[in-house]
Amino acid sequence: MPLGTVLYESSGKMTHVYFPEDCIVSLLFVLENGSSAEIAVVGLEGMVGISLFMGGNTTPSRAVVQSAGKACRLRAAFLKQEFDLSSPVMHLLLRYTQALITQMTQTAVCNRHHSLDQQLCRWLLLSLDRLTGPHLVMTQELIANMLGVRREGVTEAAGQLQKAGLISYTRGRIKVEDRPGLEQRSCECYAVVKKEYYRLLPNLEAV
Amino acid sequence: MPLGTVLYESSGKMTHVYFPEDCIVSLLFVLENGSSAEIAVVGLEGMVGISLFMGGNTTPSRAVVQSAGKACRLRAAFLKQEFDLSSPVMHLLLRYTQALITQMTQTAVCNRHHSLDQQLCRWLLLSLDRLTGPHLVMTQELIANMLGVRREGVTEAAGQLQKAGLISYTRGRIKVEDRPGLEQRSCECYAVVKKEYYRLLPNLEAV
DNA sequence: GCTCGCGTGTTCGGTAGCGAACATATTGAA
DNA sequence: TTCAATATGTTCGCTACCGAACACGCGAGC
Repeated sequence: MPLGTVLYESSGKMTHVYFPEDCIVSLLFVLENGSSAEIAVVGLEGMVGISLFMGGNTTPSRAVVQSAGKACRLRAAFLKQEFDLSSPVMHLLLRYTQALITQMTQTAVCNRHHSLDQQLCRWLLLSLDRLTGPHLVMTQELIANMLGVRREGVTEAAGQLQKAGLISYTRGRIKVEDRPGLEQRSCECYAVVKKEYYRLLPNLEAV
Repeated sequence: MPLGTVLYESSGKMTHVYFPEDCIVSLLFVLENGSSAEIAVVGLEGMVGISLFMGGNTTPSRAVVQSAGKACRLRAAFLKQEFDLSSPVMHLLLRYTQALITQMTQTAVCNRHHSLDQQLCRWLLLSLDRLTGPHLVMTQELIANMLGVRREGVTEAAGQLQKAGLISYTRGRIKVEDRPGLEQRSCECYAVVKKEYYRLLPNLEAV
């Protein structure tokens, strides 16, 4: 396993899982603009390719050898038969877990590379998807806590969104006026996460 | 489930899992200094408390109701019996997965709140733990890619670490001179992740 | 030995977001 | 109605990091 080997490409086919012995593998997220961020490292303690037994078969991340060395590998099918013993409920739970992981990792990358404006759009959309109406009951202070930024930053970003006619809000109550506009203004992260949820949990289409 | 309800405290005891119906639950990471970041949201599509079936029983994150509404809840024991049907190998894999999730989420928070210096220390330590000697073969350019920052930033941060006598490096080869010093200079994220790995995978103590 | 490429050091202006402080507006309770 | 608590708006200087450009120097290859 020489340095720089790509074990999995983002969303690529996975045929084996890898158990590093004395090498290190990075799990990298690559954005559309080419910038990237490592979200985890795997060494002797772990395994590369968890999505194979989680049931998703692939992940939107890339696995790269960060430090050359040896690793054992195992055919995907072999591991899957272990997984097949589990109940259907387990399968579902694990697939959901993988979707959740995607959301977490995408958040990590988003934290690194995208502007507050974009992140606010992403956050609004993610919240909106989980609600029935266009209203969010949420103060800017709380949003700031969620996004891990200052309240003033949210005030400014929200002010711009309002000026652009995308949302309107009053004291802890936000109404989304132009959802497509928000989607356009948001970073890719929202779409990536949503797509992955649908891929892993097809029943959601009905919702 | 009124707004602001805390379903799980960080590392707290979990007695139930929750299936939101029309509410939204945030998974929040809180740092020592009080600043926080949301790493995922859960709504109708998902479940709060995956670590119960993943086998970890708890996570270092907090779950807060972000939008009031209803949710079903299920006793932890009930879900666990589903999980118990799986093989020991599965149990191990899932526990590892949970540790991995911790690493990912901690990375997300670190991206948000900590300085490049601290992150570089964290990264060096995480890599070091997975190697045998004190040497890393790695250019600053590559490290920058991993951390999602500019190469120049790494140059500067690494220069300071070298000036402080913590590391020394030459053209793609880094030697860690003072590991305790690095640990002290690093943010809490490294310790949190390491602790969680040991908690979930006690066999690692032997390594 | 020489040279070229790659890894590293350094500089510059620019900017996004921080921390703090304060002003205003709205709401709910006295 | 009045007032206090809460939510939002605005400003200031400041810092960390960005983007770009360029200089240096080691070292592997010819």
